[in-house]
Amino acid sequence: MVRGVKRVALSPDAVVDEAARLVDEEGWEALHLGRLADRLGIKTPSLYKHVGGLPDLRRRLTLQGLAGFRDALGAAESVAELGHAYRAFARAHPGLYAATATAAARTQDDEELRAAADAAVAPLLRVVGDDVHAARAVRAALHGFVTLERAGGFGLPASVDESFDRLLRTLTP
Amino acid sequence: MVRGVKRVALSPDAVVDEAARLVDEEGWEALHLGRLADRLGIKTPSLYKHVGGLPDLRRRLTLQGLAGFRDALGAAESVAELGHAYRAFARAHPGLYAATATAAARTQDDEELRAAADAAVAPLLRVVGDDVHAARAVRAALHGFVTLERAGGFGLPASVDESFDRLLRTLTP
DNA sequence: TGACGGCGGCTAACGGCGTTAGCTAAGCTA
DNA sequence: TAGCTTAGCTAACGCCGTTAGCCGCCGTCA
Repeated sequence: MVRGVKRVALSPDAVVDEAARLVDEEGWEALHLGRLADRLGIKTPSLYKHVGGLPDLRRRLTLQGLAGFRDALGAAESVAELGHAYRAFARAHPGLYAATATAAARTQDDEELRAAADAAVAPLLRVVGDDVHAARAVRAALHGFVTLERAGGFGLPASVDESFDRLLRTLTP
Repeated sequence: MVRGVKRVALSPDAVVDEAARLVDEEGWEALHLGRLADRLGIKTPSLYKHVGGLPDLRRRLTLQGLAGFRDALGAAESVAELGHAYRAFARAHPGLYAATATAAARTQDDEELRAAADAAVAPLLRVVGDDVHAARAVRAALHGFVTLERAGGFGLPASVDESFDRLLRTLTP
């Protein structure tokens, strides 16, 4: 620690938290170890004292995103409420949201990830009365909407908020 | 041409076509120049005699995907027909489908891409009677569904085909 | 027919990335 | 105080995209 202010002791959680800020600010695909190390004031190889590498870091971000999602949706008592909470989370944490979207493929051989994903989906199943097909429809619609919104896919000048309200009304007949 | 069978003359189109097969078989993110060069029986730097590099190649794949999409959806005369055609295309060409999803962010400064994207969306606007909000809802639902399906996001054993039918019925009240 | 020119392949090399090995210094513990 | 653990560092490797520059094949044309 030759130069600069004495930093708060680094830890796996501190590294993951900074990575979460990074992906929320610059996007999921902007997660580079060099970039992250710079923000933490250390060199890239030093990251390996706290996390296992890029795949491990991505997995931790996915877990953090799923936990945030569960917390954000847990109180919803209707499809409309859940929809608004869903979109709000995706807009507040675009990087973590993108991280959660990569979870499904890995729940096969990762029990912790599977449990976190199940917990995140539970509120949705609850508000649709355990109707799997309805849950899939709502989830697909919400995921597609926030993904397209974030990607800039809604080019026309019509209000995106109104489009979202219309979508929610379509989903709750 | 020291070794092997005499190859058909390579061209930009031939390179892009092979790249399209590659991404459809192995995924959009599996597009590496070394991998593509191997499949074409050449070395990586030789690719630059036909395409401008990885960003150019991605752009060409996006254009090809949007054109395929327009062709696949052009004949649809109802939301249900369009939905089935949409899902069929995404399943037949997952790599090109993923390529089209990256288009929106680049339509700002790429007129050709913008035109291709507009043409691909036109059939959707037609079947919903030029209702922008309805078009966004349908597109979001379809995009979300095929994305989650491809990502393995539908873990429960219930029939995905039936879920899709339910979604289409929800979208066409 | 023979010289020429362009085209499409090649090797060599560079910078940026993730990753590993191994050194060192600070700080806690016995 | 002596020693061990810990968390930083530098050096080095392999992979990837990219650029420069060389060379041989092939069609064209005098």
